[in-house]
Amino acid sequence: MEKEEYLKVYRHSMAHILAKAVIELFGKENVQYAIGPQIEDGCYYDFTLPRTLTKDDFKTIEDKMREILKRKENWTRKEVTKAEALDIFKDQKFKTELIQDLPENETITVYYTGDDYVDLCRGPHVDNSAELLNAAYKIKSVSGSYWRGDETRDQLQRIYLYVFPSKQDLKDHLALVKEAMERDHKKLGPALDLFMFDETAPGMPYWLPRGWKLFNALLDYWRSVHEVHGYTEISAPLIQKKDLWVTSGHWAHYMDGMFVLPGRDEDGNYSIDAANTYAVKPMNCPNAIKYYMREQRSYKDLPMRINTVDVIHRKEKSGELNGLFRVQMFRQDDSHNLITNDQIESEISDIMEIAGEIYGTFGLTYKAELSTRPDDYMGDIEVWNQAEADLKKILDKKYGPGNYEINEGDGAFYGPKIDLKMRDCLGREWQMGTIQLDFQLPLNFDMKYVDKDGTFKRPVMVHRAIFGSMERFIGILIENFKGSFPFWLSPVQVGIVPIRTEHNEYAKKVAELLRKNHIRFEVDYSDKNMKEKIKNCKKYKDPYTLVLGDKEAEDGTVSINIRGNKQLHGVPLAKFIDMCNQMNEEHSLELIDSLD
RNA sequence: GCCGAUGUGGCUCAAUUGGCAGAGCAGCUGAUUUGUAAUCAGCAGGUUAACGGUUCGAGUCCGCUCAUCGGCUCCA
Repeated sequence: MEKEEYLKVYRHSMAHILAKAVIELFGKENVQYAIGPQIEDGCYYDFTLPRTLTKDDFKTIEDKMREILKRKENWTRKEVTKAEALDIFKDQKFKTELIQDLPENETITVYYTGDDYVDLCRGPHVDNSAELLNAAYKIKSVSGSYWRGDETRDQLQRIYLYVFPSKQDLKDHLALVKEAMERDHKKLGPALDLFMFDETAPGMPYWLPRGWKLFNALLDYWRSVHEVHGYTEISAPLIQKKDLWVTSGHWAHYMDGMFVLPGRDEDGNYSIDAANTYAVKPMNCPNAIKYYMREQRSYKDLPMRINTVDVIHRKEKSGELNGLFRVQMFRQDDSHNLITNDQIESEISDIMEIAGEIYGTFGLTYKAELSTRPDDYMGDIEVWNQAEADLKKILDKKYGPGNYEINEGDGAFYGPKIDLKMRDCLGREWQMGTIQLDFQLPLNFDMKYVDKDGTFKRPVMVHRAIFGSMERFIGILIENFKGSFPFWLSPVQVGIVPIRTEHNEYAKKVAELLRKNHIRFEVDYSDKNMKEKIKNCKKYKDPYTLVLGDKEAEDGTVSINIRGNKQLHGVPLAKFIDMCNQMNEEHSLELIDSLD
């Protein structure tokens, strides 16, 4: 068996041991056990229990599992009919529901661990618990979950378990998790003075001077790439009257996600039914549409690519906010591209190319997912089919057939989409880019263009974002680089430390030169001792710290402390400027750390 | 919204069974003028997240609200 496959069996089997332990501790009649799959670092199992589990229970459960493993019980697989299965699990409501949903004639397999624990399961599993004796496991956490992921159904207690083949593997993994925590953008961001939150504006980040420099560096780069690909950019109102949201369909479908500013009715009372009710925009699309419709458009104008990076607000349910990853105020690097039906393939290809170029600059790996037509789709099925075929063709070509995920029926009602995702430091997956075809909004707003034959045609709209949300993307970057950003992205690229105040004059000369070359710097002219000043630059993870004293002033050179402790001495000023300019131009990932 | 946890100066953490809110770092002031990650001294900084309750007395116990974190659901 492949090692990877075996690990799955191993982990899945441990989920059964976990369930067996919980059942023995609480008594079979007091436990409803739901499902327990293996996951990336172990497994989990969902239960309803007579009481809430606490951290104090972890050891008891772990010990019970050890005890069960030591019994070296046989695992037996048994094929049963649906009726037999229903009988075996007659007191287990979740299992019963699962069995009832199976087709009538399906062969059902159950697994016994010893003769007192049985689980509904396809397997495969180990043959005897003895095989699991070396398993290194540890309860990670307990949390709430919903039966079948449905928030209207039973809330269960989920026990997450780390499972590894050896103690060392578990130890390594725990070390990795600890390492990952140190990358947490929620800790690093405020520590590096990039952003902050205040409880008067939950989920709405303040960008601090350093963070805003990074933000703008990122946006400048993004703009420069898009200029090459024929994009224009607009900025538009942040709040607009209810009428607009009624037309766009947001009032009916997205009301809960919007911050609404109620107008006043005839009696002077605030009411969201009043005509002068406004809503803060959760998306930029209506603005792009208004701009498109400002003039009569021709097929010659298409594709029309309209960038917007305005602030948008989306109201989230409490408990869903998460640092910069999930906020209520953010900016999408949004574009709305208006195209003809037969431009779908070429336009999406071009967008994928932009995405590849931009992600490549950061050395990020990502995963593409295609979401196809849902049951409640709107529009012409022919157009849908063609669009989905086009998207598949592009993805096949770019990643190879089968190298991307397809989420059947997961598309929006207005069109299919491609999502681009990556993982954060704790392995959680986040969506970054999205490319969505939209056949619906052009209809709602009656958008048109004049075709070659002089007749009016309806354009297709592509909503797309590469970073997704600037905020989320920066969160990902902070974790990816652990706060040590590439030179071109660093808030302060060069920290300058004059050794004594008498060297401030030379420092000013150096600073002036950096300023002329648009290199971001900070000079510490204070009379603190140089060690303290250097410490400060290190704290901020500045890529380069220049130390300037008698020697440098005399020779017209700089001494460079390169992030990561390397030093270069006697570097001519002009040479240093060249190094900086080169990294800014090339958007290099690595710092230049030698003079060849 | 749901399950669970957390909340003490800017940061990291103390505060015995309920009994005077404290330290280090950062900050400010002064001295020191230093060649590569902590010079010395002094000062200032807290309605213990908010509100309410129990008590002679609450950071500590109870209730409620808010915020944050780990999940679920939802999402960029």
